[in-house]
Amino acid sequence: MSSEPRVKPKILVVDDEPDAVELVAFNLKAAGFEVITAGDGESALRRARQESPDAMVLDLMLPEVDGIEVCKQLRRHPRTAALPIIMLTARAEEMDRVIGLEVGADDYLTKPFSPRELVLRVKNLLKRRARNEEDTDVIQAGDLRIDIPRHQVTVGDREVQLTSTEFKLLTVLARRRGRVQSREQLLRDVWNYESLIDTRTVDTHVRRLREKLGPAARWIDTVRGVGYRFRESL
Amino acid sequence: MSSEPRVKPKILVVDDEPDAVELVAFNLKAAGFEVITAGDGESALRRARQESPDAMVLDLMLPEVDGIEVCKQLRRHPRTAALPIIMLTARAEEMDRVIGLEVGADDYLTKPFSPRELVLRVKNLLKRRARNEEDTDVIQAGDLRIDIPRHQVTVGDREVQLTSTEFKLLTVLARRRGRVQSREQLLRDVWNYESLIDTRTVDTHVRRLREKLGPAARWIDTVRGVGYRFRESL
DNA sequence: CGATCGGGTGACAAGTCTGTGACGACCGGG
DNA sequence: CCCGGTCGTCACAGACTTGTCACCCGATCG
Repeated sequence: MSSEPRVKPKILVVDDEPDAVELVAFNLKAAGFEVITAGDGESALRRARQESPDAMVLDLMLPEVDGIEVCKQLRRHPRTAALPIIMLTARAEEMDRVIGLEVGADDYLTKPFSPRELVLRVKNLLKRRARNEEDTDVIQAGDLRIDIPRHQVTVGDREVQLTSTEFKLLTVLARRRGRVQSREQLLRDVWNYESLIDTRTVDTHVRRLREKLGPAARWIDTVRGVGYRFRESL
Repeated sequence: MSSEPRVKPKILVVDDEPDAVELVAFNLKAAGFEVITAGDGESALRRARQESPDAMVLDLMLPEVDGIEVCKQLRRHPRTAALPIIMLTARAEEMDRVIGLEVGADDYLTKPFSPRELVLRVKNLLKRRARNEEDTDVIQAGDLRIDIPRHQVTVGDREVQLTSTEFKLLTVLARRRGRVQSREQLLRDVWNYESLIDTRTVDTHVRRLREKLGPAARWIDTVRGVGYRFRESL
């Protein structure tokens, strides 16, 4: 992805082992994040409240106030209730409760994990929260830009002329970004109920859409035997 | 884990041999469960309905109303339909039917069994229900991750390309995590009804699945003579 | 120890799915 | 009325999937 975000997302990394913190922090920084750290639960809570990070990587085992407690406390306050949290733990079995309602972490990783995977998870979590693509006016994917109120699509600085069906198909796909949508679903959403239409018609329109999108067509995946998907990233 | 659950889960133990009941009850109590008991099918049904236990350990051989009948009856009523049931039996061969849809037990143990294993199974069953794996969007097992709406499977940070049949097979296995599923049952769930298909076909698909999953294939167990199982843990 | 059974494996032919080009129907504007 | 553009359908080819089979091997059992 070429366009750097204006402001680096700030990630709070919490672990009582300095080496672990260092490893995680290094990789997140390399991926373009701003990183702040904490070594125990108390200071984690303090920093989370004062510096309002965009996401948090939280070790489960901490001296005194452990990760679960930190998580719960954060969830109680409105200001931090929605903070995306990724839990780190040594054993997968511990995590059953963590993910569920009881604690409310958003994701978890078991040690040892690949740094690349951690970075991926953090990115996904941020993307999901920040984008809130379901009801946004403008959807951006690389240099593809979909401006819904203007009914306008651009690839780079080139404007793409789409018919209204093509436009609607594209927006429906993009709004459920990442999720596969069956042809039947697309028919319902794009063609409103008129299910008398052949599902293969969807294919034809996808083809025309891809043709017009040119290089940006790569954002539309075919999932064989299932349907189509607008990619999360390239 | 340090934090004890607020309320002890209540387990109903059913066997016509008092010694067996005693043995099981003792071990479950030692593991922190509350235990209630029954010596025959009739009273088992009564207690299951009146005292709404969290799980049930049920001997297959009972005078008059046997374990299979108890199981079936419980499944018929909405209030007890989801009650996790572990069947006890003398011979493994009997269990093919018990596990399948016909009866609907969740797990089984063949006598003689180690008390420790029984306790493990009970815990797992409860965990599973708490986790609500039956209808979650994302199932995670170690570094294997199954994202159902995205129709996407990753091992660590590597994405695995599965065909739709393979994907469905994997999700069906993973959703009933820990429980053995017979080939017949898998055929029903993955191939919807079309039981005209050879059960050996399941083997082939499991093979292809394992091939693609690489190291994460360890999550899929073969249970000789019965079927396949998605491991609870490695 | 040999026989039997169940499951893993590689190959394969038939079937299924999708991309593609073409076509006729339709519509609104000249 | 003609025309350009859009739309739904179709037939076809190529790629991929999938169910089956024969074979082998290790486990199991007598």
